Amino acid sequence: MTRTKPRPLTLRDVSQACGVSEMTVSRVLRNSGDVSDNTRKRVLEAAKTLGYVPNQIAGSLASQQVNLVAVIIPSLSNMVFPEVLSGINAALEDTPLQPVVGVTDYLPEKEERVLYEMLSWRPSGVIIAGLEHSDTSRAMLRSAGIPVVEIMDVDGTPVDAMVGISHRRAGMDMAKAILKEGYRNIGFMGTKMPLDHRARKRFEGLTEGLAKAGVEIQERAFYSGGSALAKGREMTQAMLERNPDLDFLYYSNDMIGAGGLLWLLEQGIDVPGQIGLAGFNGVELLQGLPKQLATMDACRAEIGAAAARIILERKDNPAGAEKQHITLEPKFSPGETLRRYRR
Amino acid sequence: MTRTKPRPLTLRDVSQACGVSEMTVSRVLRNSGDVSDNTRKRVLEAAKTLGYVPNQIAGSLASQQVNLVAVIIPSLSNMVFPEVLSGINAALEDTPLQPVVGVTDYLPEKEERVLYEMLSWRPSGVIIAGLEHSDTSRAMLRSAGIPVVEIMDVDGTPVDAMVGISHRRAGMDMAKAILKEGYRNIGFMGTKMPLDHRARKRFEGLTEGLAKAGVEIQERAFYSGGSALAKGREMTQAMLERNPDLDFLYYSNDMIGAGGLLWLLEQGIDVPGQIGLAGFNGVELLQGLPKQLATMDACRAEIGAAAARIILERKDNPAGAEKQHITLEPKFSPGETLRRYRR
DNA sequence: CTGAAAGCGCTAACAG
DNA sequence: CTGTTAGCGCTTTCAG
Repeated sequence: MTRTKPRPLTLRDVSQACGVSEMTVSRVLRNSGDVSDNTRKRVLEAAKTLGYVPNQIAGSLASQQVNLVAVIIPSLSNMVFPEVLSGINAALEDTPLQPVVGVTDYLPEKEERVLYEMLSWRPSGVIIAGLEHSDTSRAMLRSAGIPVVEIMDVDGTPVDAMVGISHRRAGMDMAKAILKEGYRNIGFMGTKMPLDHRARKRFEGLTEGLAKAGVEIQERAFYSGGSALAKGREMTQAMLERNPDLDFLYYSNDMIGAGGLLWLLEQGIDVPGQIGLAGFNGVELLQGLPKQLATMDACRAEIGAAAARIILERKDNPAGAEKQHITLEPKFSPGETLRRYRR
Repeated sequence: MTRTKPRPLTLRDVSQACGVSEMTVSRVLRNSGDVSDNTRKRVLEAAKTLGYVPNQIAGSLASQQVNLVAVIIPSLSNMVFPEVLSGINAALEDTPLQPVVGVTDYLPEKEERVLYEMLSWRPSGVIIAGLEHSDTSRAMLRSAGIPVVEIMDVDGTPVDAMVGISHRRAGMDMAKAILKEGYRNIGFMGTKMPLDHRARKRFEGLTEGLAKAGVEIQERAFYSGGSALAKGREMTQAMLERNPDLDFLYYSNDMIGAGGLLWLLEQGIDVPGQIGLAGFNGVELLQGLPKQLATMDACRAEIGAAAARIILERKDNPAGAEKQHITLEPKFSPGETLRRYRR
């Protein structure tokens, strides 16, 4: 038995099945223009019984409109970015736009490749994490002629629009909160930072904030890969062995912070009396820890939603709409790991 | 100043810029066919200085080939599915294929919509989570004329190919392990299951495995939404208050298991002496818990990679390649929450 | 309200 | 090795 590759159905097939011109079928399927209820019904029925699925490739080429939004993020294994995605998804839910995700693994060259591939689909907009991009990437973004929203960070100059929080500011605010409670011997733990500009900025903000009060970070340690929770444990133990005088530990993300917290509690160390702790991100996870970790919410879903909205607005009104720069305020939660916190 | 919408560059622009026919430019850009080194160089340079980005929409329409793989998953907020995605991403890394993700929120109607939208891009294949789909969805999958891989589960009949583990079997194996260590009063906690067929199958497997030894689950509780870690705590506490005789708790995922574990340890309850625990999934997170939770690894990345490989193979050899059904073996880790575990 | 013609930007299939 | 000619399946545009 010879099986020919089953050519997918085309408009023409539907057209023939219901005796209506392709053009009219097309109009029905897109709800565009006026069509009599009668023909509409016939077309719809034919399409359904045949199981016709329109060909967006052809449609997009003809209409010069692609209802895709390129979303470019560094990673999927972090929970932070999936949450941003959810925000984007939610905002795009009842619109014709559809997100398409590319992952860069924090590598600028890969970002270039991914961006190039994405742009070759001629999307209606780009949402891309971070403000740091190679010259090539920036050139592509600029000359793409579509709205570009850089997200998650506002410490820098965007190509076009931008939505995020100031990580530098977040670091400084944390410094203030720490100092206010009388902590002075501060240790820092985080990811290897050349990879992660936002973590770096938080660190710089913290350093600067402390410096203003003449305080210096006493210990620091960086990791990459592995289970963040386990790393938090190990690094905390190692750091305290190296320097038992520390009275505060700032973690660049909640996961390692949680690991540290669990270890300290096991050791019977008084948190926040003897040692204070804080993380960053406000991950939902924290709600189940023995003690609520102090943290700062990075507004991930809101950022995604706001970015998506900008793309939508520009689509409706391509000319107007000045470059939008939206700075969100990370919400601080004192939790229970910061000595007698007051607003 | 009047700004005309900057028409993106076309092959023709490059062709004119370097005095070579469009066809040849196209060949250079796709590394297809023979082109003299000389012209190749000229073309490449022109393309680069102009900043030309090919138009895949047009290319795909002309070649009737779309290098996209539709990936349809229920959720992004679970870490399980991002891991599957990573596996797919990795396997597709150095191939022309690119994954495009759609999220269904565990809703069959949304699955239909997402599938329809995906298919309208005429992808080269579909990777879709689960074996349970509406008739409409199944019909679409069958008649799409492209390889379809249903993943994560093998307890059922796939439309085409399938890669996953047997969740029923996983539940039964867990039952065996539990019984072997002498636990008899067993409680179960998990997500509301109409939503999650795989969790349901694990539960059924567990029930069945216990039944064979004349043991019945004594308590069960289901949740939906919220922080899984916090839910694990609350539910564990509530369940033990309801029935203090329980000596084993099986959690349908590691996150709530971790919550339960933390709560039990805080209460000073002897784990696994007084109460044994097990979760499901083998999330990396577990490595940092005070005690390693017994669990079963669901092979998420491997499943993604294997599914992607099936699509790739079919692409090279569309005719041959029988429907592939791959059953992976979930790896059991006894951890430290199951009484004196032996192989 | 409906249809016919032209063409979106690229590539398959031939010819040189 | 390079160029020419026809479309891919749809939508835009313009006529009825």
